[in-house]
Amino acid sequence: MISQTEENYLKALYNLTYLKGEASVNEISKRLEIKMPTVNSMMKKLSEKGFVHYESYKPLKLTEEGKKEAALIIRKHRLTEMYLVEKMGFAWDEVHQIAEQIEHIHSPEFFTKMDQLLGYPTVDPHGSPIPDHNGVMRSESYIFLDTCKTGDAVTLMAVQPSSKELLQYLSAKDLELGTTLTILSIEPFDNSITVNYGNRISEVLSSKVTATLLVRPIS
Amino acid sequence: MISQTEENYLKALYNLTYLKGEASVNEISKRLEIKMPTVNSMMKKLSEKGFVHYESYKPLKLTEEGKKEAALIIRKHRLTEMYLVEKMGFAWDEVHQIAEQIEHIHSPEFFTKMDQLLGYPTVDPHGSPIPDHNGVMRSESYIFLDTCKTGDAVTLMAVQPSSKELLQYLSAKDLELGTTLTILSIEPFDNSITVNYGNRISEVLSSKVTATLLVRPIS
DNA sequence: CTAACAAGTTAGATTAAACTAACAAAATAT
DNA sequence: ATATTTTGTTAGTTTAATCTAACTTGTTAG
Repeated sequence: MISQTEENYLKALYNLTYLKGEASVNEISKRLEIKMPTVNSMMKKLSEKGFVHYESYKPLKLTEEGKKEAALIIRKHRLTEMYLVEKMGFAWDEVHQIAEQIEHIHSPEFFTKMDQLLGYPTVDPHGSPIPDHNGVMRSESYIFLDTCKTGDAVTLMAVQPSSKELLQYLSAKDLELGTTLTILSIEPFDNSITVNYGNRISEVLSSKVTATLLVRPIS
Repeated sequence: MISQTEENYLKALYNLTYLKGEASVNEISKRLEIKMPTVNSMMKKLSEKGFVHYESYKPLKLTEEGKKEAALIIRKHRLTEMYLVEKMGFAWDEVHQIAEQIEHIHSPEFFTKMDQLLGYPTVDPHGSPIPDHNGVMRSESYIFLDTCKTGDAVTLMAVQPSSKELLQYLSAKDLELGTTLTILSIEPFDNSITVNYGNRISEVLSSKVTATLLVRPIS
């Protein structure tokens, strides 16, 4: 059996690793607001249980089983958000806290019913994909930034493939998962693009960079 | 803050005391399948928190605050059961386990919305009353057995007022909370009634007894 | 290249919620 | 009325999940 607490760690790790394939103890610690030693011992425990690849001083990765478990929790979360908005009339910004709790309910029938009543949705109210009942996340809704056109507004969802250098570059530019970018222009010569986001105006991103950035168009 | 575990103890105590105003450590222990010493220390804790009147070797009672807390949990449980049946298409016998979990969700808005979507129901799918948002249980749906007529089928819901002797009498007759009785006849002379229930055929109950038994007619 | 800083780890303490074993009080039955 | 059984309590242990303090490893800036 897998506790609610363990589920929260798996989910955090899934979301962090989705961006770059691995994550650190420190990142989980910050995200969950739990001190590093606690995270450290939980990672060892989840490693014992076969959900995490843990080696001292190395970055953390989810095992295939860990990915599936996490995706199934995220499935429950997103189905719930969708249900709350579509069937109960909540606003999209009111549903997260409730879904954080309902995602831990143990009842396959309950979520199957939700899924059915919703007509088997593939994305949640924020446009994020809902993993299927095997924990497989359709990633088709994400596209690479270099396939977008001038005027598009998109949200940065993932970086693939990623390298330390690339992530440092993105950090230096204040580009984080969830950042919304507006494409001002595309240079035909080298396919570099000029974008606005946050406080940054007219930042230029090379095609080497834009070819790694997975984004979701804002509907 | 009140933990999920504490909520379960309060609910158990509420349900047990609803029948007779007080309950024992042993009864809670059996109902929750938790050993007596654990129950004992939890009762002391809940007493510290002001939810339970605890005195060594004395029966347990809920304080007014404890009653309110418990009733509000039961409200969430019953609203949920109603919602699952009415809005999601579950059968009445599939909803208990799910409601046991959802009753612990912390989100007033969630339950307010349910209540609203259901049109402010006053009873759950099993006919049990739903306490209002102040934790007040309408008991109008329960009537005394001596006000019923021949042929009625009713469920025993509570005993009021109760005494040790009465409860022992009821136990000896296998009459428990939840027992369904069918009224065969009523003796005009002394108002004693003859009933069937469980394996018991033609048991006679005096008016002194029937005037204390709160029952719910089976719709 | 090394000093300083950041990140990761180990050890040990704390709290909540469970348990068993042993003892005390109350209820019951002979 | 006393012995037996049931119920309640106390004391001490366990496990999960957190923490702080102290130490180690790895990274980064002069």
